Amino acid sequence: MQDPDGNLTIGSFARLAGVNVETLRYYQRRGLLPQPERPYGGIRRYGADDVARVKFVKSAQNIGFTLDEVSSLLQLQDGTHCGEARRIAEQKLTDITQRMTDLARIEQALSSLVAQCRTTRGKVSCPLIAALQAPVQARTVRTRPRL
Amino acid sequence: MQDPDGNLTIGSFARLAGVNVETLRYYQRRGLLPQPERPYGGIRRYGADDVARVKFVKSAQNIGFTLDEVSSLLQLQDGTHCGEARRIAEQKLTDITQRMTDLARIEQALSSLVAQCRTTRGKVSCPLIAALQAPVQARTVRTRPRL
DNA sequence: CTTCCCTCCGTACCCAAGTACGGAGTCAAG
DNA sequence: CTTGACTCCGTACTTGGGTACGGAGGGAAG
Repeated sequence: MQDPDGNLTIGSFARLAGVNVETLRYYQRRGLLPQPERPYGGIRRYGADDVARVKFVKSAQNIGFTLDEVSSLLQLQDGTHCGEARRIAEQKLTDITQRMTDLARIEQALSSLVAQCRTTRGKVSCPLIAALQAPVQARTVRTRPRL
Repeated sequence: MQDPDGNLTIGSFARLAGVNVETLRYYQRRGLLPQPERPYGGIRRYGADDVARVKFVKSAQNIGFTLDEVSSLLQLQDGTHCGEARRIAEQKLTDITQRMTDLARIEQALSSLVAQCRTTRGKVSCPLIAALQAPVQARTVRTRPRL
C-alpha cells in the first residue's frame, strides 16, 4: 500500500505495532504518541520510530506500569535520567512485591478451605461457607488493583 | 438510638458492618442483600443476620471473589451444595495461582533491570529504558484484573 | 466516474465496585 | 413547632485502558 517504513498510514502502523487503530488515537490523546504531521491531504503518516514507541509502551505495561507511569518514563528517554527511571521502577517493584504477599495469603486461605471442603464430606455445613461467615480482621480490599 | 440488634437503621447497620451506607444500598440493588421490609414509616430496619451477610461478602471479597461470585456463593448458603462452592473456590484458586506466576515473572524482570541500573552508572543509555525498547514477545496484558 | 476501503474526528460506551449528589420525607429531642 | 440528623430514591460520576459508532472526506483501482 505504501512505503513500509517512514510513511505508514495509521492502519498499517496499527498492524505493525500489533494494536488497534483506536488505541493509537487514544495514545495520541494521552500524549504517549506525538501528534504527527500530516503532509498529504490530512492523512497522518508514521514511521519506524513510532512503532518502536508503541512497543516501548506495551513492554512497560507488560511489566506492570500504568500508562501514567509510562508517560513519566518517556520523559526520561534520553537516558540521562537513569536514576529517576530507577526510582520509578523501584517504586513499582515494591508495589508488586506487596501484591504478591497479599496473593500468597489469599492462596493459603483459599487452598486450605478447599482442602477442608474435600475432606469433610457428609457434614452438614460447608466449611468454605462457614469460614467466610466467621468475622475477619478488617483488611481494606484494593478496589481495581493494577495488573 | 435504637435496639442494637434486630432494629437497626441503615446508618447504624453501616457502622456495625464497617461499610458505607451507599455500599449497602448498592448491595441491595445487586441482590447481595435482601430488600428489607419497612415496618415503620418507610424506614428500613436491619438485624444481626444482615450484618453477618455483609461480613460474609467482605470476607469473600477479601480472599479474591468478585461480587458476582459472592452472589453465587450466597445461593449455596444452606450448606447442601458444598461441592458446588468448592468448584467455584477451586476455579478462583487456579486464577490466583496464575496471577502469582505472572507477578513473579514481572518481579524478576523488573528487579534485574533495577539491579542493572544500579551497576551501570556512567554509561550513556539507561538499561531500564533500553530493555523496554527491545521487542517483547506479545503477551496480552490483562486489563483490569481483580485483586 | 464509481466503488470501496481507509482515515478523520468527536463522542459515547464498556467493565467493577462503589461514591457523590440533591431534593424530599421522617423521626426524636428540645 | 422547630431544628437537625438521618433516611429515601434515582441518577450521575469515578478510575484505567481502551472499544465502538457514525458521518464526512480521501485516494486508489477498475
